[in-house]
Amino acid sequence: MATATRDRILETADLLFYQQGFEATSFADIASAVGISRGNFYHHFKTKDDILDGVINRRLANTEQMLDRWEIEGDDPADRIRSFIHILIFNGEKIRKFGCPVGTLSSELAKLNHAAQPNAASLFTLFRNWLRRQFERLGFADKSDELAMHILGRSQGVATLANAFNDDAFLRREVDLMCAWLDDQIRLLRH
Amino acid sequence: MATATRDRILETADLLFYQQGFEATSFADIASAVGISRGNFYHHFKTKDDILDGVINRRLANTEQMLDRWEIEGDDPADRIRSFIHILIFNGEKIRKFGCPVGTLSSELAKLNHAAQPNAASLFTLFRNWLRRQFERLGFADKSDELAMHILGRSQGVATLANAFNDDAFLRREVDLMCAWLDDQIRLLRH
DNA sequence: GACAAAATAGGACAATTGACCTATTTCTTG
DNA sequence: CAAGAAATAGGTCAATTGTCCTATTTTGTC
Repeated sequence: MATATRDRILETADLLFYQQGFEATSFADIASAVGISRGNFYHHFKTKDDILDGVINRRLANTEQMLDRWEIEGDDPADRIRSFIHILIFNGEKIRKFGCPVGTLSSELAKLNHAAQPNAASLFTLFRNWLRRQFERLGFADKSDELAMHILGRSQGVATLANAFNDDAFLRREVDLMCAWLDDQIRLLRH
Repeated sequence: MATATRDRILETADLLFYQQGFEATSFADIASAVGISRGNFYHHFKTKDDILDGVINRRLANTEQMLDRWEIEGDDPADRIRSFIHILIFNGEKIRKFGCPVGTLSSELAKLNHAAQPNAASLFTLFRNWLRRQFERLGFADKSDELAMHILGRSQGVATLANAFNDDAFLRREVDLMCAWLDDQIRLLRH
């Protein structure tokens, strides 16, 4: 089936882009990892930017799916935000090895001056808007977006340092601090 | 003079590694930017890893120098920490364009599984230890390293998001929050 | 079962890269 | 000033990369 191969390519490229970076991953890398010829590969994706677009769209879809799941599983917006914070621990091993998939891709594309950088940043926007909605439901109104960006930034920094130092204790400590910060914000809101 | 050319190479490589990334910068890029032949280039640096080591050492030296300056200019440890926080604004334009030079290099080398990654992370250690000393002087004792890592992580996250969204307002807002956080910590310490 | 479309394989290409080499030229030093 | 060392230039090389092309096989449809 056509879609099966295309999906396998995207899945593999997604993983390799995360683990090795976009530019450091070649056509041959992906093709050999999938187990197909470069010719077949090129039949599905005409240029490397095509694969990048495909990978980003895949990530967007997967992220939306995950956020929807969180929306269903927790009915308290604060719990949902805690779900977000705890992916740092859930994906702790990968993050210590390869950093945050969203942040590292965005950074790399920014340096490459790549046309798809805003596209990659839209992955951040997905989280940002989702977090903003949770804060809005908690009653933070106009402050919601700023709070969303704040927690997004905190998690980015944690990922970067946990990766640089391969430090699991730091990661867990900061997750606790972020949860404590959230509780403080809610407490302050209710005077 | 020999040192002059070597220094010019390092200076240019430093800039290009920051703006384009390590792997995306070729020998030819640096040589042509410096205005010398590749042969001459190779006389000063045998391999690409040699240049990377040179660039990292250069950054280490420059960073130490900057930290020493901050140590002299401010006699209040809190002011010194504020100096650190405000580089985010001072270098705001570059950060929005290329991210944090320390964090992005460390991330890239981690993905490339490069032997020099710990070397790049030692740039973080320089800031970490300097910040820890400031917190110690403020009386935070055993908590000092955790506070140093916290503020280091915060600034990393701010840099990553400011770069992803090219958002100056966010950057300034978060700098204010970090300064407020510092004041809070000091207030809490003194009961 | 015939036949067009899709999928797959594998070769070929120019361009780029890091690395290496050999000549010159410049500089230093005795 | 002579001689050796350092610096510079520029060519060469194998390997890799993204791209493209043409065959062959598989699939789907009437």
